[in-house]
Amino acid sequence: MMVSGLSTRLLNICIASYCKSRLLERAEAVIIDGIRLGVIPDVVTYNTLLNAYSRFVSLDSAYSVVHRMKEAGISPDVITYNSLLSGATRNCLLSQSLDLFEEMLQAGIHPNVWSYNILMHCFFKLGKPDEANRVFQDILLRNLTPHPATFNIMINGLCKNEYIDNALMLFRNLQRHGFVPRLVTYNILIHGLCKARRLGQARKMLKELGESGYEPNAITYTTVMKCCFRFKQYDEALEIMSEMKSKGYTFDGFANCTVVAALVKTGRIEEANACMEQTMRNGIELDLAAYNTLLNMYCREGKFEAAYKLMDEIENGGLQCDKYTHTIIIDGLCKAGNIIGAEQHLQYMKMIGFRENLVAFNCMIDGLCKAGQIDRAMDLYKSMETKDSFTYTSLVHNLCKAGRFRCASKLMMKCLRDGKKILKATQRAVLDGLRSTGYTDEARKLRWKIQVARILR
DNA sequence: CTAGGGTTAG
Repeated sequence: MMVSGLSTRLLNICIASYCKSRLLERAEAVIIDGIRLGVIPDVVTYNTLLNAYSRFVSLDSAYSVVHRMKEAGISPDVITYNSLLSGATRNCLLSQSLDLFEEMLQAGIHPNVWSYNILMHCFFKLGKPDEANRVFQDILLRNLTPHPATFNIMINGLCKNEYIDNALMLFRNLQRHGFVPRLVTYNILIHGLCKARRLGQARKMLKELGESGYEPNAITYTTVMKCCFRFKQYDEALEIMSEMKSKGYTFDGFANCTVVAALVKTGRIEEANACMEQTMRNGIELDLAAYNTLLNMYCREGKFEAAYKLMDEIENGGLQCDKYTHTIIIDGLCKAGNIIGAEQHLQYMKMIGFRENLVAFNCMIDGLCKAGQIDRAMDLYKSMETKDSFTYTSLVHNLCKAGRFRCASKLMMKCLRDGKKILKATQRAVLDGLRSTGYTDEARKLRWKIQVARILR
């Protein structure tokens, strides 16, 4: 008996090692060999395997491990459920996460702090900070010892749901109670402050990070750099990039993406090219986001042959083009004046299952408008299930440019009813247009609606 | 096991 127990432990160490290196076939082979030699896999074996499948393969494959373990007569435990929960939450299958949590309770398994952590994260992702907060209070009430990550998840969730002030309040409160922030915590807050356009406070937080004895890492640098680009401080951003490199963070794909994308967006293609080449020379493996950045660069250069070739390369390399990929192509074709090509790609995109790609539809609408086909743009608009302020702004602005102010006005009222913001410049274009063409009553009515919408917001 | 990157209107 002793021998068998020991062998299972050895088996688990072996499985863990293979799983860590993503060698799942090897792990499976070891299990089969073990069973042949009389070594019985236990709950730890299956949990290790399940976790690896969930992270590296798919959630479905993780579920099939659960099935296998049940067949082997082993009951799932809290760790099994936590792995599934985190997999579902990571893949944004949030209602599934909630079901799993319920199922765990039904099965009589007591959730631990990690279960609650993941549940909180799930509620934040669902845009339900109140529910997340309830879970947080639950952890404290049940006298479960919160993990430092519990606090970070709270702070991050509050930031992402635009409760930056509450996040800061929680942060300060926790500090008074002896919570020692980690680098992650500072990065979360700096990101939140940057996103809320509160640069002064972001700078202070960066200083505090240093005073706490931490060195900024690649994530800190990327966050601050993106913020500089957003506020058009290009030189400062590039300086941060070189500082980051001088600190030894030379091989960071995220940072390179940020820089290249910003350079492309501002038309500095030469520099973007150089940066991209440097990235590849450094041996950074391109992932889908990096490929999309490169693709956008090709489109802006008008190199559509290269762009199509790159799409094939992506798929041949085992990655799947996503909604970003298709949007970039459609927008690129529109901006290059190839409306027919863009429409073809839009059809293709719909055919392969991207029916809800709002941004791609917006690009097509804008492209059609700019090519003088506003009525076709309106048809496309009518066929869309969801619209946002980009949709309305494009249409309204281009209707004004075509002198169709009353149509623009009607659409803008719809936009306001829909609760979407519209750019000041576009509002003015409609109002001025109505007045100059003699529709002063209509203009007055629209102005009133704009004011009401502003109050109700 | 929580933090950073890639797409659109003016």
